[in-house]
Amino acid sequence: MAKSTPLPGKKVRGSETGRPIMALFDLLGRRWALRILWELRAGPRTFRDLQQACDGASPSVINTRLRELREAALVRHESGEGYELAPQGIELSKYLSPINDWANYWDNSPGK
Amino acid sequence: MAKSTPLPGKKVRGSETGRPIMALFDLLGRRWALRILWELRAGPRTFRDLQQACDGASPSVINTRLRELREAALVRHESGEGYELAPQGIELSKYLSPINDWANYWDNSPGK
DNA sequence: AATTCACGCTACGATTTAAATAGCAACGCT
DNA sequence: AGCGTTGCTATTTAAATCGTAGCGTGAATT
Repeated sequence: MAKSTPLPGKKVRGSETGRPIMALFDLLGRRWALRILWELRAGPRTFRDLQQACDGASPSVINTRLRELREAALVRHESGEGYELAPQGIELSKYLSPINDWANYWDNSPGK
Repeated sequence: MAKSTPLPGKKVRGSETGRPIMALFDLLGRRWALRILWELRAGPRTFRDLQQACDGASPSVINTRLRELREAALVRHESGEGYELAPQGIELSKYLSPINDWANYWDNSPGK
């Protein structure tokens, strides 16, 4: 049986409280999750297209992540359109853009 | 030898370009990474304290994540103080607070 | 001076997750 | 009927994480 998708209000790995932020961290702290949200910002993509955008990550992980993100109502699948951000995914993705800006600034400083 | 820490400008898993946001997603998309940043917002914590705050995650992962976060200049270790957010970690953590607010709103809607 | 204690870990076997690759069923188009 | 695209599943192999035990150091206590 597959691991359950972390959702707010549910007990998740590392949180008996089910605080929404813990569920979200659990969900987004899985491989390719953040990347998928990022790649879907610009609009719908087919499964294969998305997989390519994620640099060829294996279809099994992509599929698993998509299932979780769908259960979390962040992503949805419209036949003929492929995968796209659901309204809540769009909301969440808005918080990623400033982080992108910050990351570019970050680029100029770590001990590299 | 351990896996290398994703840093901007370096090629990372799933990104030949080394775009900073990809490095960041790679770094934060590892177990407990987001949580650690979150738990350190309030101030310094000892290793064991932090581990407890992360609901008893194994010391090996916590240590691995801390090493990566330190190499990424997001976290630092001050002897006598324990671990704390470095200036850049503080900057980044500012972007997490609004996400927390959003997550509480998210709580009221997914198909749960 | 010996003991205790907290701290920051490391070691290691067991389990879970992800990677890599192959391939299949359903659909639309010609 | 043949071909291409889509959205996957299956299988094997590799890597990441878990869970528990315990070590070395330094400061405080007895």
